Amino acid sequence: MDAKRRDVAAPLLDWYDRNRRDLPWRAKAGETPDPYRVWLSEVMLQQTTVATVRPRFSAWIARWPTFAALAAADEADVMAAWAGLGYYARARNLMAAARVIAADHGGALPDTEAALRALPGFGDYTAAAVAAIAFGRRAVVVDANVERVVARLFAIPHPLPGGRRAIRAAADTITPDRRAGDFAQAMMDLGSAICTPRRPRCLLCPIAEGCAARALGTPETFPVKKPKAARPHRHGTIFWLERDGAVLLVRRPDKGLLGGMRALPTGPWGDAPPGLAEAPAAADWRMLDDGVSHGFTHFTLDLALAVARTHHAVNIGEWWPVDRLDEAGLPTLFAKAAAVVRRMA
DNA sequence: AAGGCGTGGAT
DNA sequence: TATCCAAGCCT
Repeated sequence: MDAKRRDVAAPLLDWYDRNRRDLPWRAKAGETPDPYRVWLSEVMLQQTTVATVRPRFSAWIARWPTFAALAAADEADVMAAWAGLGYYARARNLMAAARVIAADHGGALPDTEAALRALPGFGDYTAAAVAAIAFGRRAVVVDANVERVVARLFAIPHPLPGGRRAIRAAADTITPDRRAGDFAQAMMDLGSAICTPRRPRCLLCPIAEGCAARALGTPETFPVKKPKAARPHRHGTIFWLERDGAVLLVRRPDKGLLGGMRALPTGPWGDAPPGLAEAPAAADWRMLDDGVSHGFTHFTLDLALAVARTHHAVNIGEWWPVDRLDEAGLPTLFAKAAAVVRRMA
């Protein structure tokens, strides 16, 4: 028994009208959405929780309230403002898109899914979500919530990520022509509050009646996923070089891990035990007893801390006042390291 | 097309 | 403590 369009969209939208979350980027019922806010929220929310995004979104809007303000912003300020949110390519793409919008689109987002998809940082999901939520276009919006809800509704057996095609095709069959933006947000609210990964609250679900996985009695086993490889450990050294109350910071290369972000200098990362290779200057380095461990998506990094003082000039980076380090916009890994150094010094 | 790319909260 | 997971994108 398939979940047909009329069986899903109507009760889900009724449920949404009664239970929708009040979120800072979400237009209230009857209000016109602000495309800039919709776009910014969608980018911030990529692989990032609502609880994390909520305060960061409000601070961002207060600082850069429009497309024009963001397009004119200093890139280093934008990167620093993104510090701690992770996946820093999002901030670089945000800037790139803001400039394309200013230069080629008259300062406003294009209002079709295809045109949005061509902008930096717009993949299938974000193009569909912005087209539907900001512009009312019918679009098939598939994020991890929708994948889970749809995989359960239809009891789709294909494991992810290969099963995405089947899931998208099924999602297409239940997406309504009208209120596609509300439908997308309803699916996400449902996935967040009811159709949760571990223990779905099927008794509260407005579309449980047509759910094939519930009929099987095993909704929590969907979506099926391929097992993930174990995360390896890598080792390295962070260098804390201090001069006259300032610490040496560098800017990481634009591509790769923590790309474009301010950082403490580091040595090479690998299987080797930590050492002083690639220290930023010759100095009387001292290894601290405590280090920093930081988990990334695909590996765990265990870093030793080497500290030294100098009176000499250094031909890389910038000297940053230690008592204003929280303004430097350091990624969390380096903020952790700074906390350890200052605790042990 | 499979893997690189952050972080913090829940369990 | 370890693992999973999140409103994914890019190459």
